[in-house]
Amino acid sequence: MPDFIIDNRLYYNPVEFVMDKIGGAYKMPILWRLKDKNCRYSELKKSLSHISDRMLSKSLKELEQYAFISKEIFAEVPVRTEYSITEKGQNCIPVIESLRNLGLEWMKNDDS
Amino acid sequence: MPDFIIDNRLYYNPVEFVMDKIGGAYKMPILWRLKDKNCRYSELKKSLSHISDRMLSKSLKELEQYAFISKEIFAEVPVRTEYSITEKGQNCIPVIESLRNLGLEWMKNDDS
DNA sequence: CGGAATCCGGAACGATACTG
DNA sequence: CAGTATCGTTCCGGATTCCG
Repeated sequence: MPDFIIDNRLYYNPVEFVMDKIGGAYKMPILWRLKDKNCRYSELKKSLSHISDRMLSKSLKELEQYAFISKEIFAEVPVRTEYSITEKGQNCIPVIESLRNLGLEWMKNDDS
Repeated sequence: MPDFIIDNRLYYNPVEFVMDKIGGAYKMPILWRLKDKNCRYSELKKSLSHISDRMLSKSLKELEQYAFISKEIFAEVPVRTEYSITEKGQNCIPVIESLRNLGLEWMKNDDS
């Protein structure tokens, strides 16, 4: 298994690469929220009720940086911002769904 | 999206639960190595060339704790230990493969 | 409203040395 | 061979504050 250098960072395998991009506690849940509906910052914040502003802000920025989501600002008063999922983000949904199902299965069996 | 309390730990969604069990930089790669071949500690160590003993040992122990892998000790001289994947672990393989493919795709397009 | 910047503690992690 | 113990560092993530 070869190593990869992407964006000046070293990865040892493709899974690690994916994890770096959409891993962690929040990114996949955010993508999941956006999969069929654009959301405003405050909607996401409410939906992921436990998340801090710092982490939501940080996660959104990183997801946007790598084009998993995009952000549109409407010059209204007050300003409105909407986040939407991109095609690249949509490509992650099946995997996230599989992960979800796996988790639901484990939880059901309570053999954690 | 409800919360879950499992094993005295709070999870906010199924994905987070899965990530807690097989997330991180090493666990999925380890499962991937074991998917079609039992391995000894030193084989895994060599295969994941960069991993430290500490992390390999820790990851293996946690994977075993939650029954993703099992460990068999052969009372030979010198002692031989073999790790193998369980059915629960095998159930993760399709998801890991999807993650891998996703990563390979992203890497190919170099749009990281 | 929609964030960004700063500070801070604890958990995660790596390197090294050691052991049955 | 298959790990464990210890130490030092890094970094994740929470709380708080501030800004346009």
